[in-house]
Amino acid sequence: MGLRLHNTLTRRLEPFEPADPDRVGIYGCGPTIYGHAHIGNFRTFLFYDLLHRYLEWKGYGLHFVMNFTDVDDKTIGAAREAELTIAEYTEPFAEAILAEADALGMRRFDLYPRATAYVDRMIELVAALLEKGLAYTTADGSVFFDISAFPDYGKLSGKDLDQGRTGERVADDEYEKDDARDFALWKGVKPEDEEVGAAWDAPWGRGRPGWHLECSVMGMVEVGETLDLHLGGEDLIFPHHEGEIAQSEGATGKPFARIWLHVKHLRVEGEKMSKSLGNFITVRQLLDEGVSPAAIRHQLLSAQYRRELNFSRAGLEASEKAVTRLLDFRDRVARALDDSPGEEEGAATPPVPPLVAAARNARSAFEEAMDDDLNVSGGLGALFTFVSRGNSRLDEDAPLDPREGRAALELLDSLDQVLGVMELGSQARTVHDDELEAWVEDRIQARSEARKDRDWARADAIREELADRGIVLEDGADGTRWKRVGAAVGDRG
RNA sequence: GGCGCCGUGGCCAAGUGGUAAGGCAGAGGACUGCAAAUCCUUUAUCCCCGGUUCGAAUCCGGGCGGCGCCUCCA
Repeated sequence: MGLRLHNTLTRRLEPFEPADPDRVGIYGCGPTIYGHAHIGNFRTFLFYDLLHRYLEWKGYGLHFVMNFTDVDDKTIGAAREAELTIAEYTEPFAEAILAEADALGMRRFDLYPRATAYVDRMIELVAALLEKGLAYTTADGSVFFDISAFPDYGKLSGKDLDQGRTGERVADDEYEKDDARDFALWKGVKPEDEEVGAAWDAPWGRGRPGWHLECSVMGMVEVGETLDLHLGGEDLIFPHHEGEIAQSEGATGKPFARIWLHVKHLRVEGEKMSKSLGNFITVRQLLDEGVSPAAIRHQLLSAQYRRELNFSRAGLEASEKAVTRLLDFRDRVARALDDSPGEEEGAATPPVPPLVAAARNARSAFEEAMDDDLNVSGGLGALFTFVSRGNSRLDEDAPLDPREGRAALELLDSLDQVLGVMELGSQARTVHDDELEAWVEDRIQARSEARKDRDWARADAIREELADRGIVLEDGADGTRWKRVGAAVGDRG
């Protein structure tokens, strides 16, 4: 069984069959960069990252593109207020988002195109649609897509356009168009557009591209006329992706994407995240508070992308603990492997040791879950089941067979190529501060002496002192070990 | 009004026909000077009512409850 994905277009699970497995073309709708990205954006982007990592893990070669939308109404409005051009205004946000993506352990995609760099190609596409009679111009220099000329319009979102309230909310749109449901390919210039450098010349008049047009063009130019996968948040199904289909397929006559994936919106503490509720949380805020990136990543990835996910402080704490359990286990295996006896030359090959078999099972259970529409909860379950088995095995008296230690580490590292939580967590654990490290070692030495003298009060005081600095001690048969624990969650003073 | 999703232990969450993975939290125990980590034990009428079936959390019907989208918010 290979990977199967839920295609919004057919509303069914479909086998993933890219045209060229060595170059799978993927386009994900990225953020509009008029402000800082919030954690909802990052649920979507982390899903892209999970997909990216999983497909690479499965051996596919990818060409993965995520755009930055750097021109739209809000961007123009914000740039005007800041008295900057849209280019000046947006670029810092693009950089901030990439920095946050890095902080959350996202691997870089192949390309992050900015819409404004593709205006020439957008004009070409509009010209083609006008040529084909799928679009019309208006007196103010705008161009609209004529949905009545494109029978497939509505196929992605499943809308019956002759019914319901579709179009109701835009009946008073300031642009004149034949049908309220027609959407803008090109918006005739307004004075405020010129102020911020958001206007370009086109054969039918000066103006700026419509939102849907941008993604159609970046997708087709950078990935191809038919994408293997097109990704986005669930809110984009209509009208954004419906519009992209109309424009792209209207122009090329080819399917724009084989499979459409849509990520469900995140909730925050049980509520919809919105500015009016005042519960907008940015990744930047969380990081500044000292919340561990691994906990954020774990929580945002912990539910399957089409399931409801509620982001909460309590959940962050649970995630922090879960990642800690993984890291502790990995460290424990690594130590046990160091201590395990070397291979005996010429020894008869014993049967498969228990942990080797468990690792094998875990790997296949993980892959089976992930193949089922990226069921990451099931995948994490497989990983943690292995951790329990491994800890039990390490508690046994029988020394660890080196093959077991290696199989366990290989498994952990392999699954983390996909999950990326241990790599983030272990970064946070690594102390880069020689001075601190020396101090900790010194304190541990002092405590050991106190313990030797059975001066428990002093020993405990030292342990407390270390705990205040985020250092946790573990006394073992072979001495005292220490580790740095993740930043406190929700502890804002 | 249209289209769609969801309802599993204290919290989060897999499982879509053969009597319930996993994480967090709680209780008891082992280990420890005490801890930490780890292990063991322990906590589920799977929203309700019908139906199909030898058998349903899983399929069908009807309720109840929560949620999303319906023109520019990932």
